[in-house]
Amino acid sequence: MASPTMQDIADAAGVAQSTVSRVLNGGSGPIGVAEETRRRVRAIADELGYRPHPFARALRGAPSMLLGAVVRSFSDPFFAEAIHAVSIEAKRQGYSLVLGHAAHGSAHELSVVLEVRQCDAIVVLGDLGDAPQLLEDLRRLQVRVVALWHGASLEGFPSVGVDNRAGTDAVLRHLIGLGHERIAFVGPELLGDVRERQAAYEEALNRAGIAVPSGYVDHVANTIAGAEQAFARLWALPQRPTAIVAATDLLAISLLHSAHRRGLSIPGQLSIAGFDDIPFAAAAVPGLTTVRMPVAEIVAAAVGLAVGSEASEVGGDRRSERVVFEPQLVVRGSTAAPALNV
Amino acid sequence: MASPTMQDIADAAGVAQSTVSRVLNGGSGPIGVAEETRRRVRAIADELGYRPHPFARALRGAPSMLLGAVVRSFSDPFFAEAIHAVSIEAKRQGYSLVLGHAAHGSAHELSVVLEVRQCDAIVVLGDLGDAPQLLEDLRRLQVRVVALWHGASLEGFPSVGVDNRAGTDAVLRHLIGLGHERIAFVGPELLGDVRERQAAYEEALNRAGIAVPSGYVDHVANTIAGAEQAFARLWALPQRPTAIVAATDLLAISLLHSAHRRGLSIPGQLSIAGFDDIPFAAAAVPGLTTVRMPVAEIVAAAVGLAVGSEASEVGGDRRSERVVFEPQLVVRGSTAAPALNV
DNA sequence: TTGTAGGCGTTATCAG
DNA sequence: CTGATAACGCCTACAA
Repeated sequence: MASPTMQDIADAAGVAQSTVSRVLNGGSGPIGVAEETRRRVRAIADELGYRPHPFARALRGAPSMLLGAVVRSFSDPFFAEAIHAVSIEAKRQGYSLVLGHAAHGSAHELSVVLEVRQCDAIVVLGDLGDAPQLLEDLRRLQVRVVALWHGASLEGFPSVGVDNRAGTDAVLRHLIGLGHERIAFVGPELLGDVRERQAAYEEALNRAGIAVPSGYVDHVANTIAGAEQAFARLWALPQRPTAIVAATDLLAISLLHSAHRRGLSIPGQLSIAGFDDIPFAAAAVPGLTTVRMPVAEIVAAAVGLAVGSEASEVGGDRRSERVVFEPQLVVRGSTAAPALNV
Repeated sequence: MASPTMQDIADAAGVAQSTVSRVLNGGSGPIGVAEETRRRVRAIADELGYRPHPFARALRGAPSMLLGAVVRSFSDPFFAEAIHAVSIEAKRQGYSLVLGHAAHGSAHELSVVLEVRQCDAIVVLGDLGDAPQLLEDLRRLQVRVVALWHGASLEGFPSVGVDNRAGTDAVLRHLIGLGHERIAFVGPELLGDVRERQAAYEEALNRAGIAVPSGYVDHVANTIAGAEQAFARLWALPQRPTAIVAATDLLAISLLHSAHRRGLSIPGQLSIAGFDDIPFAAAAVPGLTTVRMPVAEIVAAAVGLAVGSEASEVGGDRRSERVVFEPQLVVRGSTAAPALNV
């Protein structure tokens, strides 16, 4: 037999199916079932290897124990790591993870990306600002949606993220403290988190009384190829920067490669800093100065917010809730004082 | 109302619920439903935004349209990429992807890793040889299970993978052709795919009449730290290798970093080759010589095998089926003729 | 052409 | 303490 049902157990035990349900569901306390019956049913259930059928339960209104996660893609190792953390945390809470990818930008409908009906809650990783249709679908959903690393710009649902300003600010204080004045910024386009990082970059320079030459802020795809483009443009500038701040480690490491490919010495001729502290950041040569965040904690908070029972009926609109974690500057070998002869 | 049911539509249209079912399910041909009724029902369904309830369908025996995927972890960027491909392919076939992670090795039960009952089929990525309990569970499952990149060693279910021998052989012919004789091998432990790669390495050297000094085959964790360990050991050998073949690009790139950190010039003083062609392989400095495989095709084949209707009832045991794709050597800057003065 | 009825595996509400 | 019974949303004979 495929998978035994309660009815099978009931037949074998000579009781009614509803009794089986009571025994198997009724916790452990003596709740209106004879000890003798209870034992017999339990034994048979074990022997037959009974496992409740999730669909039948869900049909009755029980939670499906499915957590949806929508991510743009895994091209950024940071999100691969993040998904892994989500997977672990979901399992810890008894949920299975349903993965949807929102690559190809554009106006994909949510249904194309993820069969939502089955999920109790949904976590959105990264900025999906370029998929308005998807966000719209998400918004009219009755399930709980939590945004992760989506910047502050996303209205409509609670979000968990990192203090982008503080992180970027730490990087810039570090670089300015080293004596840099010609500091460029490279980031992906349009992403919420990145916007905040860029704003912090500009403010930090302002505060230090440093002007930002034209061409010093470059937007590219968050890919290796994007970084190469940006590097080429920056290096063609009349006044080359002495330091580059990248909005992601993927870009930062790729910039490092671009520099190496041109025979530059890092940090001798150019300082580079990133954001995320992906595993490769520490392994790069030289090690990448970057901003680390408590990924596991951030993910745990988001998943908790999504599936947690806590505030679910406390009433009150949680849609505007926003949890922000503090990041930490990690200084490695890719940043140093600028060369004197520039 | 949360989500309209067929009954809601039926009420609104003044017909029976079964009629609604017929209209909505009965394809588009005129199959025993009056055109007039059909239009009316369709209109109301659209207006109410009807979407079928997957659980109810699944309860009746319909496929759940859920594809399970079990992966050890995302620490290897190659598998992150692979999962992305699986996600795309699953969606293409109308399936949602349920992700399970099998990290922490050991004897995890499948139920801990993935709620299987809900899945129509399961794809296992990479070698899970160190999770015997999980494989055992998988084996007694009634759902179709397909192994991906699991080497040839896995008995019990069909598998899709790459010709590891051919790939490794190409690497070794390349290196030997360049004049290398002191070629070391670094790979993760115990993994099926890797075992084949190692065997091919040994055979290729044998064939060329080259002896493998003790210490030239090193097993480490498939991580950045593992590579550093291996490099340190290899570099402490009395006879240092002039080339290192890594079983994965993650290891290869990390070895490259380890070498750089020691001030070695690549490929001047040491050639390094990998396997997988992850995105960073092309971007590394120098670019990594490696083995590329048609990931999208491999994944499509596996997903097709898992959910495809094709041979599902053709009878015949597909458990031993094995699909193998041919990989391709990609020569980049990390390999060259060995230095003369070694 | 359409409506009625039964059942998929559970849970919950009744009676007994 | 336990056994019928009615949903949950959908599909499919079978009947009208």
